Order: sequence, then structure tokens, then C-alpha cells
Amino acid sequence: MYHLDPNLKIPLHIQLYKAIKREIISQHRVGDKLPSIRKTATLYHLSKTTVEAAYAQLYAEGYIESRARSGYYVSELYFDAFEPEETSGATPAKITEPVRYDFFPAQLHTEDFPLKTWKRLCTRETNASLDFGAYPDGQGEEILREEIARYLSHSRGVRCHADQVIVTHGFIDGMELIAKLGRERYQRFGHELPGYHIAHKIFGAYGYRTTPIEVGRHGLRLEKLRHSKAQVVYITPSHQYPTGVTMPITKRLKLLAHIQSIDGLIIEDDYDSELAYYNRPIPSLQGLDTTGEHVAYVGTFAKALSPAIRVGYLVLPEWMMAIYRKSYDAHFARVSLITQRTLAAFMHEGHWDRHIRRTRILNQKKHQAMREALIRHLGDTFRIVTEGAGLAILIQPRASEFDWQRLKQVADEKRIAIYLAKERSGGEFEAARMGFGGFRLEEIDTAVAAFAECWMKIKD
Amino acid sequence: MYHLDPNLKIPLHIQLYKAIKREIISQHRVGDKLPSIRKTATLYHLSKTTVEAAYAQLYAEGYIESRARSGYYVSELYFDAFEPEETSGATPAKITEPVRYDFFPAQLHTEDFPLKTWKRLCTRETNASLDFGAYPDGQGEEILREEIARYLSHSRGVRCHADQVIVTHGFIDGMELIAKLGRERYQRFGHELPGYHIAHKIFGAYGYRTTPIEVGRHGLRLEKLRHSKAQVVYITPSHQYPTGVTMPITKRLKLLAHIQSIDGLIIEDDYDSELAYYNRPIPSLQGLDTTGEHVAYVGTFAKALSPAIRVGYLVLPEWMMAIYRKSYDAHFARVSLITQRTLAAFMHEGHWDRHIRRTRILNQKKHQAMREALIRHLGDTFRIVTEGAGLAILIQPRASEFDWQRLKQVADEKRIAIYLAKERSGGEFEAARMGFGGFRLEEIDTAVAAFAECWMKIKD
DNA sequence: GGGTATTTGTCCGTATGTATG
DNA sequence: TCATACATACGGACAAATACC
Repeated sequence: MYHLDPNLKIPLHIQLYKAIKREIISQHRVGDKLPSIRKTATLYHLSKTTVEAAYAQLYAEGYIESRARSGYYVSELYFDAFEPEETSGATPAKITEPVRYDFFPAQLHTEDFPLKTWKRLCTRETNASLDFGAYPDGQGEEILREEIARYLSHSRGVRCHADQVIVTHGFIDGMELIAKLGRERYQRFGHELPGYHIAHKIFGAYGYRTTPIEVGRHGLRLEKLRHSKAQVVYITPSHQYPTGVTMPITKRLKLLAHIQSIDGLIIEDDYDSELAYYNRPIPSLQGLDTTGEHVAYVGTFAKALSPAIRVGYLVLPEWMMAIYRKSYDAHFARVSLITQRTLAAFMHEGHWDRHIRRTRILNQKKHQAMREALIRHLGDTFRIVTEGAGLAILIQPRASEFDWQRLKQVADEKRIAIYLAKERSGGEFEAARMGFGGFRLEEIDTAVAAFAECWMKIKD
Repeated sequence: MYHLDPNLKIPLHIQLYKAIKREIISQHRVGDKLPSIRKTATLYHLSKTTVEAAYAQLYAEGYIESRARSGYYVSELYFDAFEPEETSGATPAKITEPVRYDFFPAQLHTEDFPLKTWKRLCTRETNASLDFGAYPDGQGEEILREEIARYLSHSRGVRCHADQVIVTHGFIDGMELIAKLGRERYQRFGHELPGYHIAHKIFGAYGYRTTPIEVGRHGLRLEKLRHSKAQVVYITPSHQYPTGVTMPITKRLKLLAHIQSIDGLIIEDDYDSELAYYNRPIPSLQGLDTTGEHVAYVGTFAKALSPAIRVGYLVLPEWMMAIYRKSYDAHFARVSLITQRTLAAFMHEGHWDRHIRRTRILNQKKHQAMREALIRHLGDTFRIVTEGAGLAILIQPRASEFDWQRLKQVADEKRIAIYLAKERSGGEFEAARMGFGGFRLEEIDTAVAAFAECWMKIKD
């Protein structure tokens, strides 16, 4: 139930959009179905088109997804997402058979979440907060911001102070904030192609002109960037999504020099650096930017901890922080206080560092297991395109002809979820991304065996 | 076979609706099945939605009934009204002649009750309950409480859980319960003036000191409330009785702040929110009260469904529920189990939502019909004071002098029941409340014509 | 008479036309 | 010309009722 006022200057569909957005952010019930366009329209005496406009806005910004002829559903914000649902009690059996093996390349097995510790800290903080009547800090609780700043500076080479950190309700919330704060200064937004599509949708929704910029073997093509005249550029330099390439240090410096020369802004999305088990992490662009004015750093806890936690953070240059402080309600918390306090305690007591380390080792093992399983079950019919890039191994068949669509179809029938990757934009499917993050270590071999059955069938 | 012309100005679904209506009226073959939506659609080369809209229109006006997944059937109820009543046995002729036209401003025509559906569910639940020997729940059957909680939270913005809902035997029962539960904590009761007089009588009977509080153009006068020192205040914020004013959101927040500051209690009577066809609903006070401790919400099924059902409900703050649980027999049911189960099923299967929607559309149409009839029969001798407020249009004569008492008297002689409204408290009668809820749609014009005869006589 | 194919109301999102500033 | 909002019209997905075998 929202409050809408037709006498206000603000258009009705915007009012509705804002109200729903607020609700989604505050009670993030991922996967929930929104009331249908008609229901909402009759309830508030609006036309369907008005409601549709509000939903379309939410959709454009990635808050909700549309399932044709079924309804709108709250998005699993950010591509991290995935928790095999928490079946509470008597959930009715799903109509669609659940997948047996899911090779989703960017998920973590839920068992890997240190649930017990988290629960313990959570109840402790809940009790401690009861007699604590202080105002929340809209930027995020200070203790948490300090923990984040400390972590980032020692393990990611980000130069920052707690004052520059804003705790957000995840990726989208953070990107919107950047879009808003930057729109007086910038108009042209560049994004990676292929890349994570949500980013440019958000900036598009905020009135930026968006341009795709090609990704090469070492990340973003700098000459294309120059040519595009983009002032703001969104990149995933440490582990480009979805190709997995890493931008080498020399290129990072060149990129920085260019952005500094045009007084632009890099949005550095370091979405899964915590999981990197493969190589020495490269210092963040943010840390390389000695001016401290041209990089906005975006991070999240969703990947390494749990998507359910829904906490991310920004590290912004001082000039953006100045605008932020002027324009935002200092006491409107974007994230539940308890969650923030729990997280702060979790970090402060060293659980976060331990968890990261543990996850790294585990991922390394899983990677190894996947590699071995592939070799065992597929023999010499395949070759590895990339490995060590994230939670997946990219593979291709040795044979030149291969019917990818049929592979997917056969896998589907056996309720195996596989994920194909295109080489660059517009090309054909050319590789399978064999994700291992979602399996338990000892599950991997069985899963690959099942996959191999499909593979072998197609190969001939 | 109807003739439909897509080139006409009139929308196709309206053309179809009119054609079918004409046919039903001329050859009213009660119980006949209409051709299915798809049949008609293909026959006339229309989309399903267009036919659906036409049928929905007929349904809303009561010409046809829908049996889900079976078909649409011509209503009986509609024609029953014309038949001379089946006098069972020797009923003596009534002494007082019954009124021919009753403009009572807050009633619903009995035809509008979905009797068939209700009966069907009722027998089903009766049979189902036979072999079911569980204890009744004094607070109300859980399935019903859950349905109520769900309905209230999505369509009235009430924050509640089924645990906080108590099913009552109507308004008075509920108010008595509140009076009992609150009397240890509160002594001073405030009520609206003008207002619904029953409320303060009940609280008076339970030993409260009661004070009237004036109603202004936007509802209760807050300064008067403060001055009155009332701790408990009974209000009808969404559609004040009898003035019809709505308390805007800003005032609601102020009222809440005041009550919170004195640790008092608001009794929010949302008696006819379901019927609101006129404006966008405003979220309930209960939902705005973030503390969850200072509003008791009172609702009823009497208005929208039928007074005969005699079921209401309360949503109480937790502290009141705690007292309730201590003091009341957990197994003394206030309402017949069968009724509760029937109602729960009625809601669960979507009939309640459908009924509400249907009623809204119908009221909108009746309102329109009343408006047109008034203009047709009274010409420019009157003006509309308020409309869209509930089931009546308030009118005044243009002439400055007008003998209201004589109007009432003349109408009385013609057995027309009319209802006059005072402007604020203490003033003279200054408007007539032309209620349309009690008429069938097509009756309205005749009724207004009869009323116009009286009106014109006085006017001169 | 019990399982199966079809029919049917009902729900859903979507596209386009139109009045109004 | 553009944004806002509403009305009209479309056709697909689904589960229950029904008809059919």
C-alpha cells in the first residue's frame, strides 16, 4: 500500500515507481511477485498504462524482471545472486522440475556461508541494539565503514578513509547513486561490450547517453574508448564480466592517464576480487589514481558472503562525497542497521578475513577438481579456453563443428543447467562455462560425469 | 447474432455489451448459458479481452453470473425483483405503507450480494466440517485471520500478522472488546462530532469519560483533540461519518505523532474503505504507526458483503493482544464456525477481491446515473455540494430560500425517504444526501423523477 | 467409471490510439 | 512537440470444469 497524490507535481507513475523501489530496497524479498498491473491499477484507480510505466522504469533499472504472461518479479539484484531457496516448512512442490546440476559460473555453494557465526553475531547485535536509540547514519554505520576501509586498503590497495565509504543496498543502489551524483558533470557513459548489461541501463535511465566499448584480450580497447568520447566508463578490470580477462597494470595506467586528461570518471567494479584464487591480485585502479578524483570504486559482499545479505559499498572521490552530503538525508539508512552491525562485528573479529582465505583455498580445490573431472570424462574431445578466471573453466570441443544449441537442449532434458559464452559481441556461442562454485567439492565429479553424457552425444 | 461496427465511435465491447443486454431484457431466459468468450470472439472476429470486457460489464451490473471454468449464465436475481413477492401463507397487510423509493445514503442493494457463490461455499464448508472435530479458536479461525491479514496489508496498508487479528461479531462486539482491554490504561475517550454515536455510548457504558471533538474540513480538529486531553480517540479517517471528509496524509502523521507523544490510542474505523470508488485510497493510520502500539484498527464485512453476515474484525497492538490472551477463553467462538470457514474460503478463492472490484464499478455507474438523473430532472434548480464521497451526492437548491422541512414532509407523503445533512454541527439542514446505493442501476432515474416532483413543488 | 483431451473463465503483459496540457 | 494519463484492443499461459472415450 503506497500513498499516491495526483495533486502533486510529480507524475503518478514516478510516484508509484519510487514507492515500489523503496519497498523493494527496504524489504528486499527477492523473487517475490509484484501485484499485477491490473491489480495495482484498480487498487489505486490508475490506468494500466500508468502502472505499466512505473513497472517499466523499475525494469529498466533492473529492480524487477518480467516473466511474460506471468507477472513481474523482484530481481535478484546483481549477477551474483542465487541461493537455492530456503524452503521454510511446507513449500508446495515446484511444477518445473528443479535442476539436478547447475553449472552457473558465478555462484557459491550455500554451505560455504558461515551461517552459524553469522547467526550468533546477529542475535548478539540485535540484543545490543535494543537500548540504543541513536539515529542511523545514512552513509552507513561508522564502525562498518571503518572496517570496509581497512579491508580495502590492505587487501585491494584502495586508498580510502571511512568518510569516503558509502554502504549501499547492493550493486544497483550504488550505481544509481553514482549516476545521480555525476549527472551534473557528465553526460556520456561508456560500458564494456560484452559486459554486464545492468550498468548501462541504470545510467540510461538517469539520462546519460550510453555507448558500448569493445573489450579486447586485455580488457577495454583504449582506442575505442577515446573514440567514443565517453566521460564516465564502467569497467570490471580485475576480472572482466563475462570474458574473464584481467587488465594488466600497464594498461591500467594508460587508462587512468586518459581519464585524468579528460577529467572523466572510471567506475571500477571489483565484484569478485575476494574470490580470486588464481593469481596475485592486481592493485585496484582506485589505488593507482594518485589524484584520488577519477575513480569510483564499487564492491559488494554478495559474492563472497551471501547474496541474501544484500550489502555493497562505494568508495567515492571527495568531490562526489561533497555532493552526496549536500543532497542526501543523513539519517535515511539504506541497509538494515542490524545487518550493518553484524557485518561490522563479523569483520572486526576476523571472520571475514578467515572466510575469504577459506573460500580461496576451497575454490582452488574445486577448480582443480573440475579440471580433473573434465579430463577424466571428456578425454581429448575438448580443450580449455580459459581457466583460473573466476569460478568457471571455459571449454571448447576440439572438433570444429559443434551444435551448441542441441547441447543445451539435451542438457535441459537431463535437468542440467549449463551456460554458454559468446566470443565477443554478436558472434556464435563458442564456449561452455563450466562453473564449479555452486557444487560441493565432492559433487563435482558426478556433475561432470552427467554433463559428459550430453557432451559425448553431441560430439558425434 | 448482433450487429457490431468497428467504425463506429462507440467501443466494440460497449456495443457488444449493449446488444447482449438488450437481448437479455427482451427474452430474459433465466439461467441460459451465454456463448463462451472464445466462441463469441471468433464469431465476431474480436479478441478475447474485448468480449471479456463486455461480459464483465454485464456481470458488474448483475445481468449475468459467472461460474468459473464453466460459463456465463443469465441471472435470476435480476428478474426476481419484478415479480410480485411470493407471499408465504397469510401475511397480514402492512400497516405502514412501505417506502417506494429510499435514498438512504449508506446502503447497498441486496441484489449485489453474491448469494449463489456464498451458498455454494457454505454447503461445502458445512459438509467439510462434519468430520472435523477440532476446537474452535476464540480469536477467530486461523485460516480466516490469515486471509484478513493478507487482504488488509496489501490493500489497506495495515501492518499486521494473523496473530493480531480478532474476528468479532460486528462493530459493537469489537468496540466493547477494545473498551474492556483498554480500561486499565485509559480513562478519557474522545469521539468525532458530528460522528457515529454508537461508539461513545459503548465507551461511556464501560466507565470512560467521553468528550466530543469537532470535525473540520480535513477531519478531526487536532487542537481540539489536544485540548480535550482524550487518551483514546475514535475516528473514521478514510471517510468521516457523516460528513464524508477524508483526512489527508499530512494530518494523519500529525495525529499519530500526538497520540504517540501522550502514549494514547487511536481507534481507526475503516468501515467502508472497500466501497471507495471515488478517490485513491490513503494508507491506513495503523500502517503509518511505525511503533505498532498506538492504533487499533476496526473493520467489517457488513458494508461490502452483507449486514446479515455479521462479521467484523479488529487488528490490535501487541500489548492489547497480550491482555486479550490472558483474559479470554481461548475456545469461545464469537462467530459461527461455518460462517468463518465460508468467509475464509470466499476470500481465499478470490471471490472477495472480485466482489470488491465488481462493487466499485457498479457504484461508479450508479453515481454516474444519479448525477445524470439529477441534471435531467432538476435542471438548473440545484447544485452539487459534494460528490464522489460514498454512496450519495449532496445537493443544494440554487435559490437562497428553501423549506427543507416541507420537502421532507412532501416526500414523506409520497413515500419517498430522503435524508438531510447539516452543515457542520448545530447548523440548519442545508443539503439533501441523494443516496444511490440502495437502488438498482436502472431504478435510479425513476426514483429521481419521483423525487423531482416534490423538489419542484417546494422550490417555488 | 475412471482416465484423458478439450473447453472455458481468468489471469497475465503488451501495443496502440487519444485527450490534455 | 512532448510528457502524462487513460481507454481500447490484443493474444498467450494456466488450471479447473467438463465432455469424451
